[in-house]
Amino acid sequence: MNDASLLQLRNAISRFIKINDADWEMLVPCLEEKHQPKQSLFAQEGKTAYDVGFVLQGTMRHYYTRDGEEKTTYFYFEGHFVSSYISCITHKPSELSIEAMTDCDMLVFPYKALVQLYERSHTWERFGRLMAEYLAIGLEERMTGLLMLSPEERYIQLLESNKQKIIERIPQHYISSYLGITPVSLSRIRNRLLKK
Amino acid sequence: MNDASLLQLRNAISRFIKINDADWEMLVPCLEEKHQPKQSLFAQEGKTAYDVGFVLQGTMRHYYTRDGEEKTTYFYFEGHFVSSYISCITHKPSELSIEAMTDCDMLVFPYKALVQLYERSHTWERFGRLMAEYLAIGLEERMTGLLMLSPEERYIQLLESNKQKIIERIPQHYISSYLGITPVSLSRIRNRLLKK
DNA sequence: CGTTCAGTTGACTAAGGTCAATTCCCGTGG
DNA sequence: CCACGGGAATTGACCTTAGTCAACTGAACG
Repeated sequence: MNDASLLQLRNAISRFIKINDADWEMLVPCLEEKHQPKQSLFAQEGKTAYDVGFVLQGTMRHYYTRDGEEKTTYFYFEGHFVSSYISCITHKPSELSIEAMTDCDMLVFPYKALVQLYERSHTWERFGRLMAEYLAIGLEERMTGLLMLSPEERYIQLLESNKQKIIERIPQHYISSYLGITPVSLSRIRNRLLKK
Repeated sequence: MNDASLLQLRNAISRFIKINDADWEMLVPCLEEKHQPKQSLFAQEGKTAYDVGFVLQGTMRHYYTRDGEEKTTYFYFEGHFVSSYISCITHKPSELSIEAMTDCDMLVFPYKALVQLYERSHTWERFGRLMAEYLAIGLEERMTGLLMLSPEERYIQLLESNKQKIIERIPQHYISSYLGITPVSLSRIRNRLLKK
């Protein structure tokens, strides 16, 4: 196992909570390195998800399918955890798919292992709480944006947010989906903004 | 302190996690009964929130204000926890207000007390994790509905959901806000559906 | 009875969706 | 080095639907 990869993961965890070596060593044996080729799926609609991933390098997206159309609702970059979270928690088939948009390097561990950490260690349990809270805060922000802002305002908000990676590295037709509009509309909005 | 109220709270907690008497007794001293008169605010935009509430009886809503317009994005009924969660977690001024839509009976405890429970007890920490996960799952569902469904579809989904209390007890102009549309549009949608 | 406020309805506007044609960009192979 | 192919993005024409503004109805309450 690559030391730099482990360090990268440990750093990401540290952003939520300080963990000591003993706690860290509980996780390490569960980790596996995995290469996720471009366009391959980390999770698939209809299949129950069992794994949690950590992106070392690359870009991923998650999307729902409806009437044969893919709606991309989230992006993941290096340093992010990725998983069909709800499927793992509920043990039900995933309603979303997660795809590698580029070749990705990941660390992967079973969700089950995480649950065991929760049981064995108060620290890990706390990590789980903080992760879920972080997720909830992000979702709340996203949702209020959808309820209160127009598509144009949402795009401007995205431009001015700290999510620069999305603007820089994600093709426009995925961004439009993320904003809840069509690629055509996003193109027009950009055009409108240029003229201002 | 009313025994029935305490039981109601303990039951609500039990839906997330079994807690023993010792854990329960850690919380009880922190609780206060509170009457929240109709139209009074439990949390106010611009003010940092410190308390978590539990609705024993009544209906509450939380809303954001924008251009002088109130946008209601959530409702709370008896048996629900209510709080300007994000404000408590981040210690920043609340961006939303929480109002009693009817006279409400509540149990209230300081968020700080909850944090102390988290520190002192693995079980309470787990409760916190499960709460946050529950919250995240709800928000994710809500968000994908906003991204993928039309207003009309969202209204139908609400009708067919297990959120009957919203349909039965919430005035229509708040429901429209919850769905992300104007009261006028909701009225038209209802009219359209009648004719089908 | 008036007053008030929620809900409905009508006329009109604005903005995003749809469909199709065109342009742009980039990688590939001759 | 250039020609070609394919997908992304833009643009135009037209449609659909929600927003806006205002008038009206109806129920609740004093």
